[in-house]
This record gives sequence, structure tokens and C-alpha cells, in this order.
Amino acid sequence: MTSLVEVAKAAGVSVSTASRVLTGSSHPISAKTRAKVIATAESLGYSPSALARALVSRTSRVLGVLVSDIVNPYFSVIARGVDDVASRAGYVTMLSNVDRSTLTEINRLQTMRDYRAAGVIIAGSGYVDDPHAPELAEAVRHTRDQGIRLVSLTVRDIGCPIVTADNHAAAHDITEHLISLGHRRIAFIEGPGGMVTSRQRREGFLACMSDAGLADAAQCLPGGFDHEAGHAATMRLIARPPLPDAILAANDEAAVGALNALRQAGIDVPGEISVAGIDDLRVAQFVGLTTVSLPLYEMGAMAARHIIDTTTEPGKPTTTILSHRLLPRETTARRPSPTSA
Amino acid sequence: MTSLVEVAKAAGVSVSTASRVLTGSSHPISAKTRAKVIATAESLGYSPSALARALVSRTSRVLGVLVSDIVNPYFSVIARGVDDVASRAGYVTMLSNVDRSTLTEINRLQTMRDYRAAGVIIAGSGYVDDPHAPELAEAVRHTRDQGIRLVSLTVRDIGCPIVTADNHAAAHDITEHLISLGHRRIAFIEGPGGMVTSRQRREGFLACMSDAGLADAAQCLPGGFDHEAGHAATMRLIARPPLPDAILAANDEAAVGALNALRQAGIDVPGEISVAGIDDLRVAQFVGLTTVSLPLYEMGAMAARHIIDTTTEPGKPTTTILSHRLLPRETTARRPSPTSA
DNA sequence: TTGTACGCGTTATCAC
DNA sequence: GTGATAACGCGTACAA
Repeated sequence: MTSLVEVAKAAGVSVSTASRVLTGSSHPISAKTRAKVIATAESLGYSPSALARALVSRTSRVLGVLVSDIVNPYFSVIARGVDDVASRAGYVTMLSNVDRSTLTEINRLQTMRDYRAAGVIIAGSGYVDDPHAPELAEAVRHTRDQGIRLVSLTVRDIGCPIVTADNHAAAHDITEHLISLGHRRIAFIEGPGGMVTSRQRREGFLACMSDAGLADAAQCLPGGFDHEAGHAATMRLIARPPLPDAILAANDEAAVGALNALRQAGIDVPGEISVAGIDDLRVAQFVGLTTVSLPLYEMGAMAARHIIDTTTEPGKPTTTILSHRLLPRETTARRPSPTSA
Repeated sequence: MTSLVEVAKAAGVSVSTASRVLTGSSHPISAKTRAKVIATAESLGYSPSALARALVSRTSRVLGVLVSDIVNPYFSVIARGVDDVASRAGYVTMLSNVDRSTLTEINRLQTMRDYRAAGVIIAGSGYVDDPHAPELAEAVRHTRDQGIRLVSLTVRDIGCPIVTADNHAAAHDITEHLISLGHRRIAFIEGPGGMVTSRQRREGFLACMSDAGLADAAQCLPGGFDHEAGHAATMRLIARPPLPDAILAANDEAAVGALNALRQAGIDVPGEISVAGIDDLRVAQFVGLTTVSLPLYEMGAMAARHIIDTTTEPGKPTTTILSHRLLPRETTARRPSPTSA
């Protein structure tokens, strides 16, 4: 590994000069020496040690991302958004799966700190009454004091800027769409219990039903964010007729689970019942699922920019809400025979 | 940020002693000083700088992973396997999306080198007659010379250990299964053109058909690894009857695309035609797709272990083949009325 | 068993 | 314009 001293020596200049040339410093350098340094650096295949550089500058070009599970398409899209702007700006992405554990988040945050990451993006949602939330907040504070920028991708009371989507509104909008199609009795398959994002979506659903005077026609079922949960919840629904007019799942994967359960039971979608989800993951396109497109990629990208752009103030804990978009597809249709109210 | 010197000072010992205690060195240390150092480090919230540590030890606890696209479930599962063993061993995962570009791979490899990664896992497949392959091989050699361990997750002639699945055999096995169900005329939807993994799968299919004396009944269609490609290829198939007995897609996502095209055209699967894929991604479970389960997670995990376990020789470029498993599900069935040969 | 001092590869401050 | 030299925070050979 050729170091700066070697380059300097070979070029017949001092390390300082070599450094100045190679870092593109504004310090005045004669054209000839500059050329010479560049040439020898090139020929020696010199590549600066990001480690040494980070050690002295006290900050690296590392961007940390904490996701619950990268296999979950929700998070992989976010990670992709992060990495795209990161790599374009000469940064690297450090990824960690924390499996919805706040303790693990704290732990990984520490690791990112040990590497003097320029910033860390916390992508996972928090939990209602999370006993470890204060610890996380403390760790976040500690991390920020050290000059590391933080961004949360969900509304989480841990004292850092937020770049997110409006889960409440997204659920509200898709519910409204269902209602506009003539559906009245709508079942909502909830996300994981206690998760803030789950709750926001459920409340968005409930609020919309309430606003439409359909509070009594709303039904919530425990579920989860995965296929199995959506499937199971729907099976319970099928076992206790009559079926609702429509089913809204807390996310797309659960919605697909519901769809499958329905079709396996010989129930026509959207003929007999409509199904919708939230997120607009790839699988939603595959099955033609009506859903709400959440700006996942853009959330990751914007969070990354927020960290990289040193022009913006790091202090102010702003909240940025990126917009979602209703995506009607083939699993929803106008209700055939409206109920007499 | 408290440094080692501060801890040492506060504990009333020298930096070396503090270092020895905190790194768990085998160097003899009196119980009392050890306790004292640990206590003060604890109270000061000391956390060693991974940067400084890596700088002096010339290797960090960073594990690089180069994937084509983390949004692709094939790669996210691999990444998860890597990160799980990495984090368990106190390592961090550095992720980079290279979008199937060899040049980008070289570039990111360089970045990982700049951070003195302990090792780098190259997950993406190479291309037949890739003009940049020699450059990559050169970069790999260069990287290894520097003590960075490398593992490729596909058969790629770049001079590094390989941990992979047998794509040829996987395709062969699933084809054999199709044949055993009575299918004769089988269409194969190819993966991306020029990709080595694609080619291996196609040849596995072709070899099996040949072995079964069905070379003439084999049909290959250009396709791709995504839903759209599978869908489009199948539409072409539908447009030129008669339909084959079965369709094998180069991967699950394309198979699901085929499945959707078929069903949209009102063709019953598996009643009229069988469909199968390769990989066993989550979506395959959702739709009940018959496929071959590839040890993606385990490939990532094993590659990570290969890098972390310093007991194993780094020099020998071994090739480890992890086993796959046939997974018959609901998209394949016995052929109803066998053709008269 | 403990301490001293050097080096890892850079950047930055200061003098020339 | 150019060049020493001091950090950055740590591991470690060498000395005590």
C-alpha cells in the first residue's frame, strides 16, 4: 500500500505539498510540481487511507443505516435510496439489521460512532411506550454531541430530524378511496402490535371511517406486516360471515396474504370484496394490488442528503413529510349492491 | 469523546496498561489495576476508536458486500446472511450497490480497500466475455495482496475463493422434476443475456432435456430476472400456440410474471400448464410457486465466516458448493393427457 | 507486572 | 510556493 510519504518521496516533494495537491487544496502550488505529484501518485497507484483521513478530520465519509430487516422490501428500498446518494457523493453505506430491537439499535449506533460515521439514518419505527426509548434518546444525544448527524425515518421522540411519510394520511386516503367506491363495512388488518407506524395507520383508517359516519362499520383485526399475518386474519374473517365489503391491510404484504386467503376460499376479488394495502412494494405491482405509494426511496435519499449537505444546519430538528400517492389497481372495484343504510 | 489516554490518566496507569486491559490482551496484568481500568473506562463511557485501531492494526472489523441491487430479494437475503454473522462477530457490514457494472465493482472494491475492510464479498454474477473482467481480477489481486480477504458468491474467474450454489444442477433438477410429472415440451425463459448465472441455469435446463431425449422439445426464450420479462416472454408464448406443457423461468420473479400472464389469459395453472422457477424467494411462497431453494442466506453467512475466521488459510482459492433443494408447490402438476411420442 | 516511545497515514499549523 | 512537525487515538516492541 503506497502512502502519502512514499508518493512525496518519489515525487521529490514534502508530504505537505503532496497532500495539498492530492486533496485539491486551495493552497497555491506551482503547476509543474502539481503535475509531478499527480503523475507519481498515479503511477504508484496511490489511494489515500480513508482511515487516517477520518482519524485526523474526526469524521469519515461513512453513512450508517439502521433497518429492522434488509430482507423486508420496505427497508431495502430505503437502503437503496440512501446508498444511491451516498455513493454519488463519495460516501459508503454501513448497514445494520436491528430486528426491531431498540437495544440493538443503541448498540449499532455505538458501532457507527466508533467509526466516526458522518451520520446515521434510523429507518425502523419505534414502539408505543418503549421502555428503552429514553436510552435511545440519550444515545442519540450523545452521538449528535460528537458531530454525527442523525435522521429518523419515522416519527420517533428521540430528538433528531425526521424525514418521513404521513402514515395516518396515507391510511386515511386509501380508506376514503374504498368508501368512495361504495364500500361501507371495512375491515382493517392491523400491523404489529405496539409499533408506532402500525398505530398511525390504524388511526388514519379509524379517523376516516369516523369522518364518514361509518365508525360502526369499521372493524380492526390483529395482524402483522407479513403475508402469513394477512392470510391468517382473513381466514378468521372468512370463518365469521358475513364478509365485509372491503379489507384494508396495514401494509402490502399482509394485503397480499389477505388476497390469497380470499382467492383460495373461492371468493372473487374485487367482484365480491375489495382489498387494498399500503406501501406500494414490488409485490403490489405483481398482483395488481390497489395501494398507497409511500416515498420510501425518496425518504432514504433525502435523509442521506440531509446528512451529506453540510450547508444545512445540523442543529434544528426539523420534520419533513414526503407525499404519498393513491394507486388504484385491480383489487378494488365499485361495490355492486349498496346496502340500504 | 473520551480517548484511551484520558482513561489511562484517570485510572492512574499508562496508556499501554489501559490498552492491554481494554483489548483483553494476554499480557499479564494485576487484578486490581485491571479492575480499576475497567471501572474508569466504564464510568467515562469510553469506547475505542475503531478508526485508530484499524489504522494501527492495518485491518478493520468491516465486512464489505458488493451486490447488484439490494432491492432485489436475491441479494437482500444474501446481505442478511452476511450481516448476521458479521454483527455477531463484532463486525460491521459495508454495503454497495453496483448495478451489474464491473467498473462500479472495481470502484467500490477500491473504496472498501480505502477503509481497510477485513474482507469483501462479491455477490453479483459476472458476464460472459466481460471486457472488464481482467481489470477486476487485477483489482482483486491487488486487494488480496493488501491482506483483504475476498469471496465471490458466483463462479467468476477473478482469482478468489468461491462460495456458491450449483445453478446448473438446480436448473437440471427442477427440469427433471417437470419431466417426471409427464411434461415434454418445456419452455425456458432465460435470465439476462450474457450473465454467467443465467447461462448456467439455461445449460442445466438444456442438459436435462438432452439427457431425457427431449432436446427437440426444449424451447428457450429471451427473458430476464424480473416480473416484466417473465410476463412478456409468456405473452409471446401465448401468442404462438400451442402452449408448451410447462414453463421454467430462470428465476422466481420471472416465473411469477409468467404465472400472471397465464392467469390473465384465462389459462389454468397447473391445470393446463405447469410453471416453475428458481431461487425460492419470498414471493414464491406467496404464490405457491414450485421452485428450487437456493442457499442464499447460507452463502452470505458462510462467505462472512470465511472472512472472519482467521484460522482458515486465506491463500487457497477454494470453491464451496452449497446444496439446493427442490420445492414442489402448487404451480406444477402431473400432465393430464400424455402426447403420443 | 508496568511504563516509554514509536508508528499507522493524514491533515493542518506554522515557519521559511 | 514549499517544507517540517504536531496532532488524531491506538497497539506494541522494548525497556524497566
